Amino acid sequence: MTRILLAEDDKAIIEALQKYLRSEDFDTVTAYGQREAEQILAESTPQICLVDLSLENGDGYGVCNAAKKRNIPVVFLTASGDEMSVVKGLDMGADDYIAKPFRPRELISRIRRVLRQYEGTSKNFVLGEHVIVDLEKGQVTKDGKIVELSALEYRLLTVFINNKGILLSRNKLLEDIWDIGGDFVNDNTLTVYIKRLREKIEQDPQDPRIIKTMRGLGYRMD
Amino acid sequence: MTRILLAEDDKAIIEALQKYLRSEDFDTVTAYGQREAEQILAESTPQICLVDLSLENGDGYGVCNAAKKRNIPVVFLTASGDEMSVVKGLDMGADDYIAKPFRPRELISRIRRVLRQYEGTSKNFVLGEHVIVDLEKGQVTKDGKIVELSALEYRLLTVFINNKGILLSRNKLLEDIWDIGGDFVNDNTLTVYIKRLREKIEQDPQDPRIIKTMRGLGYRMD
DNA sequence: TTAAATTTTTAAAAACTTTTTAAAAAGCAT
DNA sequence: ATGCTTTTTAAAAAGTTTTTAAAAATTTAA
Repeated sequence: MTRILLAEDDKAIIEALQKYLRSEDFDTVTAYGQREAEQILAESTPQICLVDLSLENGDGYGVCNAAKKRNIPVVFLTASGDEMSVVKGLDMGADDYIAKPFRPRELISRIRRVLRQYEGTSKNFVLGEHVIVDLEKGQVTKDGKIVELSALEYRLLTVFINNKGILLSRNKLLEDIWDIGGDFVNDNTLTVYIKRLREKIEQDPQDPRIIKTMRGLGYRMD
Repeated sequence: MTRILLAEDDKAIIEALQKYLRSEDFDTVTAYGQREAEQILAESTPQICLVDLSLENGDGYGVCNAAKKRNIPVVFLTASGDEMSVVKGLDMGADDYIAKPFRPRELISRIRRVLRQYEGTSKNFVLGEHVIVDLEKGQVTKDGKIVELSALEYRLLTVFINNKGILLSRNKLLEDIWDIGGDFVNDNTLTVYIKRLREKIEQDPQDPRIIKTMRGLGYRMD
């Protein structure tokens, strides 16, 4: 599910927006202040930010900067007629803006357009709606929360990501991850790691949607 | 039978198209919204998509992206005169477009042309109109639905695919699949697997069209 | 047309793979 | 060195697949 950071100090607007965005199948995280917003950017990997200019303890420009550093697109929410701040926002690299009061449909379509522009731009991989893997940061989040993976768990995950949709035999995986010229580790090690990884990234590890078992053939990430 | 994904939010158009495409021996799967369309792409392996720009919960560009990632060709349906979206669509890798209202004959000929271009491009094998084998994914679909094959069933199928049109004696098959230097399994094992495979992939297992029995000689895939 | 040969079908036992749990070994930072 | 985490191994449990055997059906040839 696409996660949107909503940085806005007006509670009424937040609530209205949240409700509408949810109905359109977006997930929202909210922040009233700049510090809060930047913290969320650092930890929760939203795919796009909607940023009001006026925020508690700071303003939207700071948030915009923080987002652009992470290659996360920004749409400004501005008071209508406020030409100056629009210009400044776009200069800072904001991707779009929309003047309040805005029509929900228009907002959604702008969000979608911007998301499309960014598709493929980042090194973030989205797995099955809930998990985001940021290869640059080496960080994995599930529903916006950081998932701690060990080095091997992460390695295994990246091998799958680099072979998305492709059947990988157990041997291929063992070679890719443990290859030390011929003598492998116990074949079961792989199995245990598959289990651990699923435990951490699958919504329901009993019914894995991200890493599928192809009995007798291997595993495949979808 | 060639399966076409029809992503279009106008019910009247869908119905008309569906009827016409069927009369031309295409199989259709339909989606009104972007999400629906992308799900179908993921699960149902259509050979080509006809995509309208305006879709529920999203638009045609997203669908186009998803299709291109899977090496599935896309033909856009656009309002006539809408130059901009045509350009954008083709930029995104769409293979062709046709402006509404379109003449059925023209649409069909464009579909056929695009399909011809893609012939041989993918690693998918189409067996007897209904079954698609994706060797990369290790996945087999029948009428768009995933067929679960065991490892040996899959192995047997791939041996036939790699020897399409060639007579394979029972012994050759046993060697290829069960070869463990000389001592084979019970000769009947093969027979049982032929039956299982037919049960899963043939339209009518009693009258097999994909794997033919050449009595006294062996089997042959056509 | 009937017997013989071959293939198909069914069902159940045997074998195997994957999953799960748990604990030992190795590695790392303080 | 000590305490912590990660990696590896082992072995039982669960779930499927593979194999076998034998009966039924079909085809071929005398």
